[in-house]
Amino acid sequence: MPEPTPDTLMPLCSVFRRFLRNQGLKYTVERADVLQAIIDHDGPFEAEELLLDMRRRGHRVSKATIYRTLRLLQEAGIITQALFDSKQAHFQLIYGKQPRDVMVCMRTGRTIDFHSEELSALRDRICRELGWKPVGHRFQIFAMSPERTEGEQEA
Amino acid sequence: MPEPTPDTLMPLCSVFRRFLRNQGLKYTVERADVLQAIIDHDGPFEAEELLLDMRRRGHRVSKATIYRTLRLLQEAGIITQALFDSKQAHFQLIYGKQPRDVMVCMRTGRTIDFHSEELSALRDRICRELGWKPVGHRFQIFAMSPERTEGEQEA
DNA sequence: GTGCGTGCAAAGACTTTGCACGTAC
DNA sequence: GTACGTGCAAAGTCTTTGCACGCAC
Repeated sequence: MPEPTPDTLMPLCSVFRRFLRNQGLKYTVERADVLQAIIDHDGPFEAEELLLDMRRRGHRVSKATIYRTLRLLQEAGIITQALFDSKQAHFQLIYGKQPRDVMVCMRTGRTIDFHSEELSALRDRICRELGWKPVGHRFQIFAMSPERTEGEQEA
Repeated sequence: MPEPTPDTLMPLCSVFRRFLRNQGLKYTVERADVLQAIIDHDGPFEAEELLLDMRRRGHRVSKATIYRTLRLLQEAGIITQALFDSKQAHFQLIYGKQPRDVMVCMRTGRTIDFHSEELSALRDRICRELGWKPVGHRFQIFAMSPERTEGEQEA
């Protein structure tokens, strides 16, 4: 019963391996390497970054395999798309993680990460009311950072 | 002073035209047509859809112009990317709209839209604490819909 | 009249796919 | 030993860009 609380968390590789077995798929060196690279990479990443990280430590994988593995990891609920922009895919570990919420400035692009327990509580309550079981969430606030709040008043 | 409250809302075309003028850009028929198509299109859309909508009503625009106009409309704060997936860009009107929040089932992909005043209040409070001026937000809940909640307990 | 805008087609960026060989089970 | 996995390169999608002509200001 996967209730990803920090205490009862099983190692990610076990989670992934079990997922693969259930699907009749194989746990290969390449797939293990990709997962390890993700674990070691702190925060959101893109396919290309992962490839470079892996190359750096001498793990040779093709980009095709990375993309294929990323899809599997998503299906396994281990990573999720971060969806910063639609230009390219960004992913991040979610299994067993508290959601990271983000506030982004619409003028400068500056971002601030935060975590709100209150938000998680709200999420859980909304789910409960509808009979759904919460798994995670993404909250992005669009705002204007303090410096200057005009920018539209010059002719 | 654009404070998009439902009452004092000025027509979108005026907002856009003013934005363009401030940037030293021109308000062309094509740009007006794209904006109108967005207004008439209910909910999120992609560039291609917009093109078809416009063709259907006899407005001929090139895809390049649509993309270029969508970027301007984003900069003007009239639309925003919906970020459903990273495969392609989805946009939606935001100017003067209440944010739409969404709950998505991680197994079936089924989604439920909702709107939470409480969430908006939380957003405003977080912004206030940091001295930022809220413009909008996006909240996505990932959950499992009721039907069956196992699916991972075999093996 | 000038500079910005448009359409077209080509280029670009990211991702997926077909195929032959390799490997986990 | 079999079916799935991998790398490579080609193909696919969506988006951006260069250029010559046209239009808003």
